[in-house]
Parts: sequence; C-alpha cells; structure tokens
Amino acid sequence: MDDQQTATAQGAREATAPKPLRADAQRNRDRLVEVAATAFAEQGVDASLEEIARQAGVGIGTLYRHFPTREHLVEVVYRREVEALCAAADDLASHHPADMALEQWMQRFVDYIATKRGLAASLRILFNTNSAVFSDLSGRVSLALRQLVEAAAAEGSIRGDVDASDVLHALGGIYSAPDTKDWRDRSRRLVKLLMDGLRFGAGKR
Amino acid sequence: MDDQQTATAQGAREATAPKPLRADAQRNRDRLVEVAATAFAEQGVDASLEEIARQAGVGIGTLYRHFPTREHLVEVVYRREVEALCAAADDLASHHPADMALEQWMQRFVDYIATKRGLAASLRILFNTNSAVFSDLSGRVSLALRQLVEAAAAEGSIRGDVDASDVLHALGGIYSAPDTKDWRDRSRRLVKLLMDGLRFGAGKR
DNA sequence: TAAATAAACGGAGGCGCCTCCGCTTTAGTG
DNA sequence: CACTAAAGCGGAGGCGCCTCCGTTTATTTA
Repeated sequence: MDDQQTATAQGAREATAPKPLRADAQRNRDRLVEVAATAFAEQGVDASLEEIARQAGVGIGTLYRHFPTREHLVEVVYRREVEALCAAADDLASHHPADMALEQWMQRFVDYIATKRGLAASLRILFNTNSAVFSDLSGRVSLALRQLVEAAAAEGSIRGDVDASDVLHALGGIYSAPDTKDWRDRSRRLVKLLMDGLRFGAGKR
Repeated sequence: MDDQQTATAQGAREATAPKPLRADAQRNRDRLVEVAATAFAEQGVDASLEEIARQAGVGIGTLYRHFPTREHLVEVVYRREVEALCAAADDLASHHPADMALEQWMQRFVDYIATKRGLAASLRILFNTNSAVFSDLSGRVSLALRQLVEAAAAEGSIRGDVDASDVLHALGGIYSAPDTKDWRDRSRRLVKLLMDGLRFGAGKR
C-alpha cells in the first residue's frame, strides 16, 4: 500500500535499480499521491496540479520533479487504487466465509468503479499510450477475483460450475449501464442478484 | 474554397438557416481560418491560438467567438483542405488526359498526407468525438478518386479491371509507412509504380 | 444622412501549465 | 560534531487558455 516508487515491480528486467529516495523526498511523494487520489476522485483527472501541490504542502516544482506529466501522476494513483482493491480480496477472504468475501469484494468493486465513471475517456488515452499498464492491472484484478471464486466454490458455498471469467463477464454490465443517478443502487442489486444465482445449487460440486 | 460558415452543407435537416455573418465578421473568420491552416501545418494542432489571433490581426476574443474550442477550428481547417483536395480532382480532370489527372491527383494526395503525419493522434480524437465528420470527409475523398479512376478507365488510358477502392487500398501503404525523412520520395515512387501498373494492359477494357 | 440597434470586437484578468535555477536539507565522511 | 556533495525544494516567470463585458462598427430604419 505504500510502495516508494511504483517502479519496475515484478515484471521486467530490473536493470536499473529504483534507487531509494531521500527521506524528505519520499514523504513529499507520498503526500502528493494521497492528495492527488482524493482530488482526482472528487474533480476528475483535470484537477489542478497546482492545487494538489498546495494541499500537499509542497511547491509545484516538487510535484513536477516527481511526476513529469499529469499522466504519470494519474497512473500512480490509479495503480495504487487497483492494488488496494486486490489487497482487499485477501483481507476479506481471511475474515469471512468465502461466499461473503466474494460478495463484499464485488460490492467494493462497484464502489471503485463508481468513482471512475466519466474518467473512461481519460483512462482510455492512458491505456492506449501505455497498454502494458492496462494488461498488468486488469490481470491483477482478475487474479484476485479468481481466488475468491475458487475458494467459495471449493468451500461449497457457491455452485461449482462457474469460474471467475463468468463472474467478471456478469459484472461487465456495470460498466455499460447508463450513467444515471441510481446507477450505484442498480449495481448493488445486480451484485446481490448475481450472488443469489451463484449460491443456488451450491454444494453440488 | 470560401464557405462562410462550414455549417450544414448538404447532409442534414437544414432546419436552422446558417444566417449570414456581418461583413467584418466574415472577413475576420476567413483570415483566422487562413492563418490557422498554416499554423497547424507548420506547428501541429497545438499551435498557440493567441498567436493565430494575433497574426490574423484580431483579438483572442474574436477567435473564441467564432470557434468556441480548438477542435472547432481544427475541424474547419481540416475540412477546407479536404475540400480543396477534392476540388482539385475536377480541375485536373478538365485540363489533362485522364491518366495524368489521376497520377497528379495522387501526388497531391501524398503532399496532403505529408502535412498530416504526426497529427494522426489528434485527428483520431476528433473523429472519435465526431465520427460524422470523418465519414463525410472520407466519403468525399473516395468519390473524387472514383471519378478520376472511372474516367481514366473509360478513356482507356488505364486498365479497366480495377476500381477506386483498389487504388485507395494501394495508397493505404502511405499512411502506415514509417515516418522517415525520405517518406515523401518513397511515396512519390509508390504512386508512379502504381500508375505503371494501372497503365499496363490499358485499353483492353 | 442621421439615429437606433443588433452584432461583433478585443483585451484585461484570472487561472493553470511547466521550466528553470538559486537556495535548503539530507546523508554521508573524517 | 562539522563539513561537503548531492539531492531535493519551491516559487517566480513566461506562456497559453478561456471568459466577460465595455466599446466599436455594420446595418437597418426613418
């Protein structure tokens, strides 16, 4: 939840070591990401960078040194949120029965998507520019989901004849649903409905 | 070459009449488009709008009144250029043998594309936002090309077993060719080559 | 031609972007 | 510690975006 530099995490060649930041620099970087996360959530990706720097208590120059373009900052924030979402899967799994964990995770997924509606266009640009980001992150999400689904199926609390991709597909409707003000409620009901379907015939393995 | 308002030219409902501009307004609008055309060609679509206004001898406010967003201005300039390209087809056809007209038009097409390289990304955004523009304009281009090809085929100066879409397809390589500095020469040779192929077996009808 | 009015003008002002570089702070070193 | 080099800071400054509204101008009417 607090990676210092985003950097070449696990995939690539690891050729150039990320090189630890000086303590103050690390502090500033973290605060910038923190503030940016709420700013983007509240005002969209066009939030003023100067305002973000101000709220983080640093100069605009500092922001730009850490994140040379707006897209860099957006990417880091976005990545952080996806990682938190995935981490929640483990957490839920270890504190709840598997089917409840799955359900709650999906509800959280809805919340997450809710903050991202309308950013679709911007994110698409980001992903077009740097498609590695997209495949990396979407891979993580589906991995998290798969673990929840398989655990619940193994435990027998949901039916055994569906897999993660089925569930993801079902959730897909959330994206495409029209952007009305009751979107969130509709989506929550959709998740409940889906869970009912999954529980029906549970334990038949 | 001098349309006053771009406006609903031929397609749509024509419900709201474009309403003639005051003489001075029309003059300013024309100059803005003129200046913008060279500015975009020389510096790309990110050219400074304030600078364009300045060079056109009008205030920035005037520019924004005529073109509320950068995209509006880009669209008008782009449309104007495509129309000039299409108009050239008629002109060439009436002053040259049909095969020469076709060849020269294709060379001009190369010149046109040359100025648009690198704008691909911006244009794609424009077309995604307003795909009607794209289909309208690309329709015109292929119409112009079709007329040239059919005339040459009818006249017997190129072979009769190809049509405009074949030629357009052949020209497609121009887009995708790498953006080296000899791109233009390569493209001109490609057109020559294509014409040789088209002339081979001419008159067989 | 003169007055009336609608249309158009234009630039000041407020904001955001981004760069540049002199100043400050940290992390080593003796 | 004290000192120093390297790392980091931050904000002024220059530019561009866009809006707003008081002033100017073309056109219409008399």
